[in-house]
Amino acid sequence: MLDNDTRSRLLQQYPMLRELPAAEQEGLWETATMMHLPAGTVLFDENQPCQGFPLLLSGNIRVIKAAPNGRELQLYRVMPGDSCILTSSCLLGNTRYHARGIAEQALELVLLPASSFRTLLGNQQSFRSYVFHLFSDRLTDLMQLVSAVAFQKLDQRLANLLINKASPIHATHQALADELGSAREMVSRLLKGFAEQGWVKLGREHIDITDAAALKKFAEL
Amino acid sequence: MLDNDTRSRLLQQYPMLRELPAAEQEGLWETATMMHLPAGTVLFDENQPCQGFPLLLSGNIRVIKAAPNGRELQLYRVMPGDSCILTSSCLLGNTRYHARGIAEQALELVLLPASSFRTLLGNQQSFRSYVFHLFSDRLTDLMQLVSAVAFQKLDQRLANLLINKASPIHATHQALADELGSAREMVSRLLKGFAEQGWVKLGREHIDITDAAALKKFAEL
DNA sequence: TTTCCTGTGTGACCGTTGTCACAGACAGGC
DNA sequence: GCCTGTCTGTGACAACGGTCACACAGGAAA
Repeated sequence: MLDNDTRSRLLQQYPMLRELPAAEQEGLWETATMMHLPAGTVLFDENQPCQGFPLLLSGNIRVIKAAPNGRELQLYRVMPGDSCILTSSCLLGNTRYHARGIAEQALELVLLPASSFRTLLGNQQSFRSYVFHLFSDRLTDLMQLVSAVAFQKLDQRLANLLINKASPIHATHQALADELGSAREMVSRLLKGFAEQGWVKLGREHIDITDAAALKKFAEL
Repeated sequence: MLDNDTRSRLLQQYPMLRELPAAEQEGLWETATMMHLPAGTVLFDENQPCQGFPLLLSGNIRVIKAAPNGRELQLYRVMPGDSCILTSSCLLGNTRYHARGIAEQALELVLLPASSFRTLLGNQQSFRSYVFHLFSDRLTDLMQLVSAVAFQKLDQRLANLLINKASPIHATHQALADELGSAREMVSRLLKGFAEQGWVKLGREHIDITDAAALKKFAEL
């Protein structure tokens, strides 16, 4: 059962819910539950069954593949308003998760039970089109990712990663390595190279992009 | 306009179309067009807009990412009954293709105009759930692929590829390399290794798997 | 201040993969 | 038969990325 404040925040982040008939909205408020989770929480993991459909209000979720040897690779990030397409996939296909989801910051989320999700999907055109778009976007992301991992060199992928973050970047080299599916030392070395080119300025857990244009050019080479 | 034979073959491959009301079925037969395409036809390519939704009757389509240097990597294969999820993605998101689709064998397909596709999706529960499942499956495939490309060694990926084909395998080393996103020489070398282990027997455009169990064990190591 | 922990810099080294340059081997058509 | 084009085998080599083993820096806690 959601309080009024939560309801209005939900409608703000997920505008397609406004188009629900009043009765259905009430049904949603009844069945959904609000959750607060600390940073670092593992929301789901490989081979787990699916609990329900999360609507993110704040914080974000890293969805990763973990290798047996401890390395990991980020598949994508779920932001508020995005919701987790992987969950949709599980709910629709009645399969289990094929990746791990971790709270990067503390999360506020509303969890929809699977049944509500299915009802919404069946009855509500706007919600359906929202979910279809999510699928479509993720599919595109993943195809880009595959081709980057298969064909691009690490330095280019790193450059790409940097220019897609807001400067100044606050992150450890290890965190960047984990996004790329690589090792910390490689990131350190490559960053040093970028710094020598004058493209970035390095500090502890801190990267300043000083020549975004050059970085971009290098990334798209 | 489809003839009676085509209609019945369509219904056989795509059973969810049977559940359409007779009037809507008639509408489909009117707007759809039958196409015959020779092997090697490029059905779509990166950055092209989307023409319509294909329902495959025979043959199959390789969906690949091509690297600038000529190497390529197979994302997945579309078989009859499968249909092309990438197309759905484009139609739903109004985006352009992000990969290339090539007819591996000669194709017979029925092309649905975008408008019919959207109507079907809006009105027909069974068709919708079919498309959702497609999305779900492809997403899973792609995540597997990403993690294989990022973390697995080529020999394991090759072993995996072999055991997922029916023995005896008819293919050139180059074709296998293209599926893996690698180079022909690598495939030749690795296959030679497999042959020395007694796992396969090699011939021109021909691979016999003689010890599937060992191959499988190696792939899953 | 000293201690401790986390993050970073760095050199050496190795394995895997990709590339180039060939040489055979085989099949099909003439 | 012979030629031709495709497919395969192979050696040498370079590039890239990953791993290990450290040293060192900075900040927070004791």
